[in-house]
Amino acid sequence: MARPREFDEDTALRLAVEHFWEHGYEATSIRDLAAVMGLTSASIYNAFGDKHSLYRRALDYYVEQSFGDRVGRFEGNLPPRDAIGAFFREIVERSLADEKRKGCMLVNSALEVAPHDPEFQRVVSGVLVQVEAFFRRCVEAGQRDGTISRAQPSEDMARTLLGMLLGIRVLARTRPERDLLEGLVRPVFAMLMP
Amino acid sequence: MARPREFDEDTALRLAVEHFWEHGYEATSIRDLAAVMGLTSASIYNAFGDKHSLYRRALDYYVEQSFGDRVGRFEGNLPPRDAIGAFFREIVERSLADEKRKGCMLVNSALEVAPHDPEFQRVVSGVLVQVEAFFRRCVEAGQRDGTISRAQPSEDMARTLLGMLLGIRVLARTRPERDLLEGLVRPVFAMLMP
DNA sequence: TGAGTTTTAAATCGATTGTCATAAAATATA
DNA sequence: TATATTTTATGACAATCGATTTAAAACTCA
Repeated sequence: MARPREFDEDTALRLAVEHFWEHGYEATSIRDLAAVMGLTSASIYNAFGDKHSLYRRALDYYVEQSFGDRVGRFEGNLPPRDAIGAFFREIVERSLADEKRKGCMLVNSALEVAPHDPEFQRVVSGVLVQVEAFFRRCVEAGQRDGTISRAQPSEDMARTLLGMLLGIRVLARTRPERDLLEGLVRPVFAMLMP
Repeated sequence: MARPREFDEDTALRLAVEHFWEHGYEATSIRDLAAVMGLTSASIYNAFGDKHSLYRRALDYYVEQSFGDRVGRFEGNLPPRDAIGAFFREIVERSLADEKRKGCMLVNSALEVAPHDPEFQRVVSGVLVQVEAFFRRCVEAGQRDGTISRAQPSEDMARTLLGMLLGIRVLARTRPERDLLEGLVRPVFAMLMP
């Protein structure tokens, strides 16, 4: 009944994520995206709407694949303290392997887009709340079975872990040094010990 | 021998800082700056060079006023652990009072400009090293006089404090909630206790 | 006072921005 | 096969970008 798409929407979106992730929102033009995605601007507008909508789709895609995967993979499959450990170990390794220094697209969005845009404000804030909740579930489980210290309330510990996570993401963007990042998490881990 | 300036370079620069700080590099146009600084673009180019140079001047100005002041004000005048405490207390209060959610211009630069620009890469990295050194001097002094725990090496503690600082700056930009930020620093402070 | 120099104001440069109009191309259904 | 519908390719829209030119204005020093 109609002409079919010549491109795969999912791979096109993945390519858009990659470019937005590396260059941010403002520094990316529709023509950049068209070149990277292998499409004309008309196709982009037809399939994804305007630049703002496409960035939203890209960020959602990134969050779903990045956080959803990590949380789901560790929680339940590992003892609570190990889940937190595995989470941070993966963040550190990923940061050190990040040749292009793209950092974390959520953190990038938190600083570039969210402050001036209520919609992204809400999206970013929501994800951070979820990550905090993940940490808190881990800490509470560990405090119940005695593998995590009860010296601090689980709320505070979860907040500290969230802050630590964001700090690593920022620091790694300009100083991706193993000693620095691994040294940074050691005292936090010591804090968890009962 | 020549026509004098009609504007004060220092106040003009301060106005440029304010705008770059709030909107970042890419989202700020020369015309925006001209309007905010009350100058024509010709005057800007004549006095500060191109946009890149002006941003550099603005960032240097921000760093000098912001970090230089804080470090100098606390270190030496307060016992080591109190210096760290005062530093974080001020960061939290400043973040909560930040109506426009401008965050920290150094952190903003670390994410928007530094990854694609070796010059800013160097500048930002240098400041972070200095802040880390400040924390380390405080921790070592506290460990010497027994007011700070020796459970972790001073290097690691300084790195953790640096990470925490950056984390707060990011978090406050989307979730400037007192409970969150104050709860976040409590376990870190407990960690310092001997 | 007049020569020399710098800062201003105003206009404009080509390039690029996000977005859209038009029309040709390609398919499914009737 | 013809019609209806969507996707493409091409090109252009006004607006804005960073940066510069031109010439008038304002000052100092000889």
